[in-house]
Amino acid sequence: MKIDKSLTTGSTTMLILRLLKSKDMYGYQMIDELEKRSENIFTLKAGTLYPLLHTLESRGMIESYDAKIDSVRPRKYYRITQNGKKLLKEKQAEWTAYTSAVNQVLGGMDYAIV
Amino acid sequence: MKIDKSLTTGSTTMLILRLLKSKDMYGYQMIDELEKRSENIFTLKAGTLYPLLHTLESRGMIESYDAKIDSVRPRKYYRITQNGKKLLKEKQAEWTAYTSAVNQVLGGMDYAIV
DNA sequence: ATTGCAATATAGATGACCGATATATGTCTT
DNA sequence: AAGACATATATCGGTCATCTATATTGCAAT
Repeated sequence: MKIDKSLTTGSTTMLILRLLKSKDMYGYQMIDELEKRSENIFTLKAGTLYPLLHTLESRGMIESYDAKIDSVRPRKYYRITQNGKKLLKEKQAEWTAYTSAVNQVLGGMDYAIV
Repeated sequence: MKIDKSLTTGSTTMLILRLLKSKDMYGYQMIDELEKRSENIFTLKAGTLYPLLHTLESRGMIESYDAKIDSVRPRKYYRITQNGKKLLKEKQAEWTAYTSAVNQVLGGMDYAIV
């Protein structure tokens, strides 16, 4: 199924942080991982990801380092910071509140409205 | 809790259609209803709603009629059409797919990755 | 060496939503 | 009955996240 891209607005940052919470990754890898784990729902574009990574880094949410050992190609790995973990928690709380609000509107309206 | 507005992008149309599936409503009423049913998560602005209603009407998803009987103030009621109901179904399917994809990324990543 | 993919990068366009503002009408207060 | 206030609809300019398109570099395979 193709998802209207406007639906996904705003959740990208959260998903990136969540990926990095599991392990350090480089940009291209995040795109692949997201696509795999979401079963092709999220097809994040490079043009979206890299500016986002730079913004997150400048805000101190993630840090980057170059991978020299055993790397095939020059890669820039990213690691989540303490602030990043804090931000992730906030975003997840927002996400939960938001989805349950939507589901409440979608679901509970035809009967027994108080 | 205050929700980052960018998170809500794209779901507004779906929620409006869902409201109208329950009963005919006028603009201002939708704002109130949404706010009530979502427990203040959705505070839809008039500047957002009215252009959206006009777009939906021009696309044949909803129809409007003026309320003359027993109305206190001039009101424009909206009614969902067959096409609108079809669109709502599609949007809801998208919503379900999207949220489960996000939850999958959020939840199932640290253990037992297949 | 040259084609091709991996990987990073940036600029311009798009589209949804908000803030500000406008206007008209009905209600409440004094 | 006058003024303040809430209801109700409407439009415009701006913001922000994301996409499209494009560019560049390094390594691999032929």
